[in-house]
Amino acid sequence: MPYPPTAVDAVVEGLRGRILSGSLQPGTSLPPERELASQLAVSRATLREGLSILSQMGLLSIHRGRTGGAVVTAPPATTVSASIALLFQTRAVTAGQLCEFRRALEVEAAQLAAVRRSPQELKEIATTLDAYVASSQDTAAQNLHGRAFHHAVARASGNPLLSETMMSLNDAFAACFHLQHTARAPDPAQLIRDLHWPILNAISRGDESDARRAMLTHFDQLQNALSELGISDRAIGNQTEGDLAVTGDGNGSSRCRSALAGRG
Amino acid sequence: MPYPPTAVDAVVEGLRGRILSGSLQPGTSLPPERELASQLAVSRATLREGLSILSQMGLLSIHRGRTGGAVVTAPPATTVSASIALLFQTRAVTAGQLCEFRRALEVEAAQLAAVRRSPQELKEIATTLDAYVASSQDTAAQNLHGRAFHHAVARASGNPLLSETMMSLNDAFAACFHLQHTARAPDPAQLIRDLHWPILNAISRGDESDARRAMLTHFDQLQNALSELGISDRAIGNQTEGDLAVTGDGNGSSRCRSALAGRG
DNA sequence: CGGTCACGATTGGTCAGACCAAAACCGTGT
DNA sequence: ACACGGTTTTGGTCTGACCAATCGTGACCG
Repeated sequence: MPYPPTAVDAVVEGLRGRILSGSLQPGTSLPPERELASQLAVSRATLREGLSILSQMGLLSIHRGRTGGAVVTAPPATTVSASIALLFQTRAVTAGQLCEFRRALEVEAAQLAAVRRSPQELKEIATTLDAYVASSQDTAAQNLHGRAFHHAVARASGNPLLSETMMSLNDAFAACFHLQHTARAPDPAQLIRDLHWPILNAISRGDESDARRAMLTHFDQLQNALSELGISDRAIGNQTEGDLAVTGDGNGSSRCRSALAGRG
Repeated sequence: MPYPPTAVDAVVEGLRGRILSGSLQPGTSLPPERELASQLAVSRATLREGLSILSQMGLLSIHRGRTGGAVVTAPPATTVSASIALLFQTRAVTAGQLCEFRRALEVEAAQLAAVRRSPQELKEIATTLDAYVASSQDTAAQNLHGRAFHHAVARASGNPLLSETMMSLNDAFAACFHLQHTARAPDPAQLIRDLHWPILNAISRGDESDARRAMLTHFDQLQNALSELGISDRAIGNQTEGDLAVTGDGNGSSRCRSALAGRG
């Protein structure tokens, strides 16, 4: 890909390498743009393009003003969910594939949690289920607590890489399906008894294989639901921006859209 | 964060919205930068920053030359694996955790491959094993073909999200432990007979549970090797080799770092 | 003495115009 | 027909300037 090596790529790769290698640790401030551009022997415009990309990757946080500047940051897990959501929206990945990916991670996480969970973590998992039960009416809250349950199980796995990636996937999954298919659960109480409680029970007993089996059952049910809805093989690509606001701001969007519409 | 809405954000959001909404479909070419900048009422530098970001997101493919320009593209799955890789590169992830993550994905991939593999894909898996056998002397080539085997299995799973992410992780894994323990395999032929061949065999027979079990055995062996080497709990340090190649000397690097010390 | 507010310094954000380099087009010459 | 070199289009980079946000500072006043 870098057949014609560009200066901005060099800037990005250079800074990225320094950040990832620990030479530039999170929290440290970069020099002002003019100074850094001079140090790297590139123009400020070129440097800015690179900083923009790094900022978009979540490696830098840039602020204006006197004490502003670029600060090295640890990229949030949201960057993963953002890119997955992007894939989803462009129809490169189907709902079934994403669900499969989730299943691989979550089943493993449940199995690990059965062995490693601390009493505290076990308690947290149980708490999320209580909250789930309490919100039997509100489908939105129900969805939220369902994800909290998965998150608690993931954290109990003791593998942050696993849990953070999982959460990113769940966020992307939830963002893509948002509120449209909320009412697929006939009876939340029964759902918990049949699907969630066995997971908690197995993890509580420290039974690896049962934990795995229980989580597998949960995902079988989820995948069946996707199939019945007919959305398993088709990603929800073209929605309006408002629905897929994964990044959270539709602010500048409308402004620019109107600007684009005027000229066409 | 974007309290002051910036023009480049407006450009990114605007074009992103147009692409995701289907108004700009993959394959369509954007106007030349000068013209598009004029249409959006921004300067070319600002537009270029936006195009850079969109290109980095995988939504645009930019080429130089007379027939060059920005072409709308569907983002490849590699963007997801890249962000996941970025996630674990910036977190303190141990070799054991990474291996666990790989196991979750690869075991699932093997199981899926047993059901979905085409004859062609099966043949490709077998080919990689042949190459593995043929390179019994060269440890580097052996490593390479070992990864090719895993790649082939992953692709046979029929889930690009799964396979792409797996490959990204494998590359990172291999890069991290490249030099240290090349000679941990006593007898490659026996290794293949005990670990790899059962995987191929199970996938060939379409036996899901056997494929899963065989891949699990493979990873158990790998994790045991990591434990014996005592590097299972060691954090993955990223040794990015290529330093900033703009100035041509490492002088600016140290200057920058010393300049950074004063701030923060 | 302490709080408030305006000024100014610092820094990112944007703009304008120019030139360089890559790459495909096209006409010329053999 | 074919190779080749100029032409043209387009992205890549540089320079220098100005705008705007933000915070530090110190004068001013209660």
